[in-house]
Amino acid sequence: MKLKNKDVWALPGGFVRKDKDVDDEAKAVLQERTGLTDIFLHQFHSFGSVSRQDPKHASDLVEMGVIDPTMEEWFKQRYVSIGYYALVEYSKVKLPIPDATSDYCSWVPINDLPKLVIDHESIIGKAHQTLKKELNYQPIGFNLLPELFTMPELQALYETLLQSKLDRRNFRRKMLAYGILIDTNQKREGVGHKAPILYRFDLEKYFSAIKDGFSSGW
Amino acid sequence: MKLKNKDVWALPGGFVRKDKDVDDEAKAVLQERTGLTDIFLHQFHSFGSVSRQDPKHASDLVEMGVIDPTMEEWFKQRYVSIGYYALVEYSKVKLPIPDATSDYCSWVPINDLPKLVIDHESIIGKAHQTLKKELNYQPIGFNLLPELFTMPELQALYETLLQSKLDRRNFRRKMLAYGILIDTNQKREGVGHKAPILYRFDLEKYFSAIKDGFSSGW
DNA sequence: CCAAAAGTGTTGAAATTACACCCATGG
DNA sequence: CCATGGGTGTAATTTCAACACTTTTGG
Repeated sequence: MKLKNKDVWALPGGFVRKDKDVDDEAKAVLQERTGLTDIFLHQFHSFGSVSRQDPKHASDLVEMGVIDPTMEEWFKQRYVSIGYYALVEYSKVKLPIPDATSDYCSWVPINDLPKLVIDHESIIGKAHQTLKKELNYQPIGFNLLPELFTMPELQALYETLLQSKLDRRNFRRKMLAYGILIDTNQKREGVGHKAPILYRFDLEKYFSAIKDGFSSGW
Repeated sequence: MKLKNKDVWALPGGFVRKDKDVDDEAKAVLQERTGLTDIFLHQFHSFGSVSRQDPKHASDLVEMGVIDPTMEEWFKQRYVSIGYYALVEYSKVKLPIPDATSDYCSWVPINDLPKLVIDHESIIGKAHQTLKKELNYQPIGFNLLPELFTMPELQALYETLLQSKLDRRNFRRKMLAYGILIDTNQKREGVGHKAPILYRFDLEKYFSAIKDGFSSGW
């Protein structure tokens, strides 16, 4: 989200109320910004260095009338942020909703990040790194793809997440070996080339794979 | 740590002061309980469910004189715990030091846990699960083993952490392939069988492997 | 010489990589 | 008919799993 009156961006976030689960508060932030529920949301790390404060930001907020002046000192404290990453199908939320501190909110490509407050860039780095590792243990794609999707679409998703190209044939083999895809015997039509097969996730196997994880290593 | 006047145990922990890095506070807890510094300490998850409170515990603390009665309410709040696990060579700290709330402090085998407060058992579970996954990405053993150690000792460490038996020959091959071990051309003597080779870690490679991680998966 | 545990090597299976051809579709 | 991208197969390589015999040492 681009902060008001500043050429600096920030990750969406919020405070954890005393009587709420932290996980639920994360869900709420996601829901407020995107309107989406029931999506993949994963805690990956907490950030609690003393350098995580930007006193200037607090005074800006007062100036903008976003917070009450009596709260300025409180806002100048160091926060501990518990990082969560969500996987959201971009096209489902073209325009995420900004909060009171920001002008607007939009999707930003990970390899072309704007200037970010405090340590938010390193938070994104950690999230991305964690996600890449998790791909070795868990399937991904449900609610990032339409109900029916093609193998190349799934591959494109992986390539986006991993930021690297994968071999078509090997990707297909590996993915099918996971046993979480169902061939619907349908094809995607209207493309200017051979019609690709439409798959859907075998949700039972998909979620049991998320729960148990793919074997790997020791 | 066994809590005073109770047959219930708790993980060591503490509060994060406002002017301290969370990581440093974790280090401090470790240092206070074990006297050790410079050891592997890794944040793995934060726990923030609203059920994480035990009002009874707060009143017990008042009764025991550990905290001031005026603080009782404050202690009844829900805490968010940021979990860290450390890898400590057990023999270096035979008797960890209890804090004011506990009678004594000791090492407990993971498969024979006593009754633990609130969600501490699930915290241990999560830590163990995380550790097992990390073994696929990182070498482990430095400051868990003496400077010189044998392959079977390293294997025993892995088997302890993974809670499973590994094949001697395959373990050796895999470990040597990581390229983080140096054959010192010495043997451990005084054992009633063939003298095992003493290795030490190639620290430069060891730490670069921790930093970059072993390849795995995608 | 014997018990105990360490060192070592091989083989088959499985997974991974690299790579090339044919096929269906829309224009 | 052609451009585009999807489907498929295979061979070479690497990794992994399973497994047994020989060696060294102290007692």
